[in-house]
Amino acid sequence: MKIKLYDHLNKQFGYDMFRIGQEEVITSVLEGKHTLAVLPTGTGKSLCYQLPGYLLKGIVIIVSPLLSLMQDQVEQLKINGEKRVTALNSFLESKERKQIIHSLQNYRFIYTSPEMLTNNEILQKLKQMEISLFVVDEAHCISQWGPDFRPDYLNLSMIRSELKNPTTLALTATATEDVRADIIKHLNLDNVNQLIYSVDRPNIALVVEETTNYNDKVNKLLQFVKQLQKPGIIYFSSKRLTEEMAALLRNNGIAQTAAYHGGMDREQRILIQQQFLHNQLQVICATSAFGMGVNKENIRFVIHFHMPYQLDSYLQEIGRAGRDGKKSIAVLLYSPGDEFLPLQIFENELPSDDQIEQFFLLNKNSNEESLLNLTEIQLRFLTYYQKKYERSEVAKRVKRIRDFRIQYKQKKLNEMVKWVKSTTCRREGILRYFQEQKVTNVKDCCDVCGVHIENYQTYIPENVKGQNENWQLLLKNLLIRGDEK
DNA sequence: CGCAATTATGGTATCATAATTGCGGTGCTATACT
Repeated sequence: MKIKLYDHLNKQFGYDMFRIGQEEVITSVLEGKHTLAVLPTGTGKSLCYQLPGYLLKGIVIIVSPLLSLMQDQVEQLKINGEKRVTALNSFLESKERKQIIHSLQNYRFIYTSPEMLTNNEILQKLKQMEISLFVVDEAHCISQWGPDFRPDYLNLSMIRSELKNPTTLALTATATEDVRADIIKHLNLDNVNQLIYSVDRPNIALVVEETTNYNDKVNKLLQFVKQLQKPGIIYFSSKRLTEEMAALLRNNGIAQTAAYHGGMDREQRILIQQQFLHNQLQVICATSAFGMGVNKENIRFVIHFHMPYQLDSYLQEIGRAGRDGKKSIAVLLYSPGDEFLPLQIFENELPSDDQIEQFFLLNKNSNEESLLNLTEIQLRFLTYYQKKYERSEVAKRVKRIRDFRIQYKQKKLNEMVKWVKSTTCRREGILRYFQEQKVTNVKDCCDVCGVHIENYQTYIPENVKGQNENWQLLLKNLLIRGDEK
């Protein structure tokens, strides 16, 4: 068996050796065990189902959160000479789609979304196929997005049982015990083989930098970006700020800078990501929309202008640095009150008591929904639970689910803030959160243990101080220009 | 929450200030219609 594995590794993928965890995951899957694998970023998770795909009889279904990820993976497999691969999603024209659905048995790998699988026509068709492996890529999305943002993620257990409980592999780079329990629950798996590897990335120094106010933060950001080795990513919680700050950086001599967020055209987003991957851009100012599936080895820094609402996301985002194993740095800029932005966002995203009550009083066939001024997310949240609980007291139950969800996010945010404000080793703090112990003694560990910042800087020939003085002027000009619009 | 933008107010000009409102993140799919 072992020899066969290495044979295939070499023949299909051209590698001589497995990376950490890969062999264990593949063996587990081939033995028909449901497997939950937490493998650190950059260890080649896709191989964990692609190789078994060649050894098993039947179709491999891969549930992926993003269309762009599916397209990338399909392309990658095609480059490797695999023709029996497709992405079943809304990119397909209806003709194409019909054709593919009609000939599903001809494929070995089918990438798709939870939303597509919820479509009854597609599910019925898949039921007739022999499915050798059901893969959920980026499985933390079940827990992170399922309960509100993308409820179809919660349908996966129903889908799995419709497909007669195929061997399932859930893959992610970060998952605490709670999140793992959530994944297992929503996939309805029993006897799960959990293969958990350390989430620690010793080559990434962890720095939290306190700032006194907004201007001070902008100032510090500018200093860091000027001095740190590039390429790098800066995360913001606002689309508007990604664009404003990208302009500010460009005006300050960091020419190869661009913004990236979910409000941009799809084409524009792809262009920017490609330019970054090919070193035509040095700095990306982004919202959390940027990152999943960005396989760039040499990212040297990740700065957070705003912190995310949970350490899970923080680790995902900083984990994009230093995949080549070389020294990299994560800097989180904090100013007092920063935690109120995420708090506000998730306290308002779900429907209010009034909205819930009124929604369930509506006549389902009328179009009165529009009168409630619901956002798309609120409407989907309500519709999902309307279908799920078709009986009395729905409103009460939905309110309880909403409250529970808000409380959960508040708890997550509190843990994040506690970490930011703590005065003990940052690495230890993160690892404790992931139920791990710090084992290695890391040089340049964190701001608490001490970091030699010069290890992460580029040599700057000009007088930096002189340049720093006119940023305020530039910012002022920028803001004035903004006012005139 | 905290800040910016918009609207309301007062008293009766064409404005200064107060009060209110809005904004702030992640993506799938389906369908109608220029």
